[in-house]
Amino acid sequence: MTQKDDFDLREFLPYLLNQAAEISSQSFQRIYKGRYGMLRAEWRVLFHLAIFERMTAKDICEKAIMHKTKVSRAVQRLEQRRYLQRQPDEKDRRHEWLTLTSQGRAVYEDLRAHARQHDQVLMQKLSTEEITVLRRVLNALSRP
Amino acid sequence: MTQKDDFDLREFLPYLLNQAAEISSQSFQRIYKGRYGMLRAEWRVLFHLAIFERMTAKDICEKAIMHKTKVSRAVQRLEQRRYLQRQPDEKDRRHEWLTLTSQGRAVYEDLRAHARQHDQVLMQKLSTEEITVLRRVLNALSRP
DNA sequence: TGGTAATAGTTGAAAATGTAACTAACAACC
DNA sequence: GGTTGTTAGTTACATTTTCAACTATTACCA
Repeated sequence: MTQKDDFDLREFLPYLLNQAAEISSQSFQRIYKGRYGMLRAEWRVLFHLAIFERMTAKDICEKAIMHKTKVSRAVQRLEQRRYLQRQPDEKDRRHEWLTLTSQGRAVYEDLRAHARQHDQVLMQKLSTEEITVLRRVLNALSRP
Repeated sequence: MTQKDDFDLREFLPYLLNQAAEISSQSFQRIYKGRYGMLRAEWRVLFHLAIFERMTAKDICEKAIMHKTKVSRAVQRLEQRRYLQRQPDEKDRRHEWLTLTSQGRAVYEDLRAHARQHDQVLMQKLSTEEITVLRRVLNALSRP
């Protein structure tokens, strides 16, 4: 199994990014899945609602770059667990405003602590300068 | 929808990495999916076989950090399309050696050209130094 | 006003994925 | 040689995701 072709996968950014994303997500996944049985889409929605406090599903789609069916189903499950509430907009009843319940906020606060800790561990592999560059670059690449 | 919490998702590495991976993969996905109806797992297996020429499914699992069922199914579909061949190992018939057919190699060469072009476009958003740092850092984060 | 278009969100069916259990082949040990 | 353990790879089933079609509501405009 020796390399023959001159194309190096380890230089191909989409491949590298995927690999890094997958691996760096794993231990955080064990937390939100293990403790709360949540899915990736669900912690994302939860975090967005905690940070922005009051959003419609559409807002979340745009901010988190998630498909509307994914958001819709994540919202359903979070509602079932009483982590969030829905309120139809009075003016335009196509919109529903979503907010976390105090229970949802408590879950968020727990997960946030783990997220911070998890980030610390990841960053130990990197220098301060690398972290700065990485964040800047990833943000740049996240704009289509 | 104003930010309330002090936790910034755009600093959380697993989130950022995922976002960047997703978005930077999209246009390449349109190519392999649109032209060949392939999935992510399939182009990965195809590329590994093109680059290393002769591998077992196990080898691919390790190199690509993919679960064996994912690899197994990707191999099945690539075989159905006549992109690869299997040969049982004579000495140990639990192993199967996988190699691309000439048809598979042709598909690879087409996709490789697109991959290179796609990478060029991504890299235009970044400076030479940022690219160096990014590759180094992503490789570091890809080791669990 | 009425009719068409657009928007927010949901749902159902099909496709893909993950998990665990499985088969087949080999290894090791007594 | 037969039992037990390991390894490579597949399969079955449950869970998730995707895609397209759908409902309900509002916007546009002749």
